[in-house]
Amino acid sequence: MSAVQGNGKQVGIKAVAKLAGTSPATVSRVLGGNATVRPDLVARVMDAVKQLNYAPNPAGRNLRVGGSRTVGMVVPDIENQFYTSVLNGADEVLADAGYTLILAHYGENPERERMHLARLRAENAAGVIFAPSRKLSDEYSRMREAGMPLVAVSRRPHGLDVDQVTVAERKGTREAVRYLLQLGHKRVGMVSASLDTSTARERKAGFVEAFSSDGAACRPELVICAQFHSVGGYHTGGYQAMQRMLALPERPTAVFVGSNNLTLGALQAIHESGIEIPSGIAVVGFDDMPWAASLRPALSVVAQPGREMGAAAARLLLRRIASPECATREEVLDTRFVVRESCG
Amino acid sequence: MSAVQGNGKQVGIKAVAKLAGTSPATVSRVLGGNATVRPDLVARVMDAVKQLNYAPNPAGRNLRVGGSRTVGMVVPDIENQFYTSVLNGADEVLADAGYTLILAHYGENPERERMHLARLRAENAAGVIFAPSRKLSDEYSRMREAGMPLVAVSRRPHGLDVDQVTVAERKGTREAVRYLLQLGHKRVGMVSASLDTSTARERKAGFVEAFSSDGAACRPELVICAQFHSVGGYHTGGYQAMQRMLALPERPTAVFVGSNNLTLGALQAIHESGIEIPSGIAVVGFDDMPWAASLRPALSVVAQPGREMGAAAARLLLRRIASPECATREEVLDTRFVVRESCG
DNA sequence: CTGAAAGCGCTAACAA
DNA sequence: TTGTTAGCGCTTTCAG
Repeated sequence: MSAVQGNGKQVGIKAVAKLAGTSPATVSRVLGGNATVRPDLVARVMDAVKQLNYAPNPAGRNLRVGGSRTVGMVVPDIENQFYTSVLNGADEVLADAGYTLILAHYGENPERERMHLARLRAENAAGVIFAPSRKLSDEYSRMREAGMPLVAVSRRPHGLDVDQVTVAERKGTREAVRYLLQLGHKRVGMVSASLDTSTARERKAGFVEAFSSDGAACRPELVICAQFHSVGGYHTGGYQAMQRMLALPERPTAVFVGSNNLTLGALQAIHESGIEIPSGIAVVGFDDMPWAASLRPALSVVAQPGREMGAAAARLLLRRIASPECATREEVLDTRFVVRESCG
Repeated sequence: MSAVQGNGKQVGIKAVAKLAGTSPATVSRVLGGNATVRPDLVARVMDAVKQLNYAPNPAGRNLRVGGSRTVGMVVPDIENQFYTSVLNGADEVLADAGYTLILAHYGENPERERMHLARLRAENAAGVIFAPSRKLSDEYSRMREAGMPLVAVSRRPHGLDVDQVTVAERKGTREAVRYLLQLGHKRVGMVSASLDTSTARERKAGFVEAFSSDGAACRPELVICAQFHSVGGYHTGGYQAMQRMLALPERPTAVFVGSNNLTLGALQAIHESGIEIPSGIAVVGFDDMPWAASLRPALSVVAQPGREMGAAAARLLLRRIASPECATREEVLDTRFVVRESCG
């Protein structure tokens, strides 16, 4: 299939060597770049390479050196723009470093995640960047023990000592909720993702903390967790959770929606109820999706730097590939509170 | 790295064979599944596999059989939800068939696209699904000649005879624009992506055709092409194009936005102008993004079945991998016109 | 600085 | 049905 001449035979390193009048070893040295070869030989080899349009077959190399130049990117939901921008950020720095990204998309399905991990391990991936599913697969610790470079992104893997890049979500949501409180809201609620990810827990913690410094009390019944639905996914979850929130005897005058994939559903529920935003209910969301500014009223959000998170994760991974034994590091990026119209 | 025992040595097929008291060849046969092996031997092998937590190293296999079980997915923009759902659809069927997806995201940058293609060729990818950049790279024809299974998705690759899955965009936009015309609009405009992709051209053609059956004339000055901006990307492009549209001496009373990544920017321009939708200007967009229903007014769109397109592309690819010589096929899926509030 | 040769893990041809 | 053997393309000793 690859690097085929007219006659259909693979052009391999031997063909190049023959054309250049040298040995495969020398060709390898030239292409590897980290050995000293006589300049004229280098030139001859390069010529031959170009002439034959030769590209080394990674399978050969991988087999020989026992490692590959691919990194796995394990994401729960590829249709979520947040992960997509993380992916983009990581791809940029990894591609520049000569690595290929393998997409391991598991759709919040732990089975599938496990399958992907097993494959990445078998494939001898150079490393893995991952946002783990709700229940941490023990594949991860097995990979760690086997020495595979791992870096967690966004979701913190409970009990696993690996490099991570996260975001100061607790602080971010605390600030946003405080802002709501300072606006004079007495009853502010939260629509949360289910609390089995670190992100959801952190955001909830931030929500609770926001009240401590203030006179207002945090009422536990005002945080409602959305369920993931097999049909309709998170959208339906956000929708139903918000419906429940609005049906409360004394409904809140402000609500914090703790996950981007709950937001649209939650907003739909509000719209259908006929309650106005922000006069009837103020809303703050999480993640500055491209459409947030185009909603009416425009949505205030706690923004996460997705691209930067991906890039940081990639750099952390590269660092670990280079020096597998260094101490693990956690990088915590800041959120940004973007005030628009939806919180009044 | 992979499949490592406590002692740190790779567990390979030989180790399994030894533990099972048989030969590597038999292990291979058992795992391959397409050979007859004595049942008790099968059992012993399976036991050993499980015991050692063995997973075959694809590099060895790839080298031996001269092909891999990876397929490249070449997309212009991973942060565009349309491609993301295509990806998702393809991933589902490919993963089930035992293939790994390699992400080749080129960010509308032909250089990067070329780089990815070269790598996929070198890696001996089993096949490639692609939405090509505006100017078709000749890498594609080279790959085709080399016999690599290729299937184009969404964007039609000009002059390249490969399997494709596209959408009846011309018909779809024609119907949508006719709907606008039947509503009594006399001046309807179009904000189009630049005409160097087949998709943009088809949509424009559909736009023009819509007028033919009607008394109304299509005024060429009413279709405005957006530019891609290095900062702000398509968003800025859509914004500026719509600004120009609204600044026209006699501005249209309805507008068709021909690409999802232009929509948000275009809407922003309308909002800033203070013109009301749909009373001041009716709007129809392309692609039913998750947020379309949450805008106010809710956006009417011509919806493409992204997931299905990806799945269809994957099936076409699988078919070609199985029988490389069969005649190329084009699969054309239907769009669906989703009428919401933005067109009155 | 260069070439010959071995071998990475796997499968397919061949022999038993 | 099973085992033995060769070799995929590459890199890396090891001699020269």
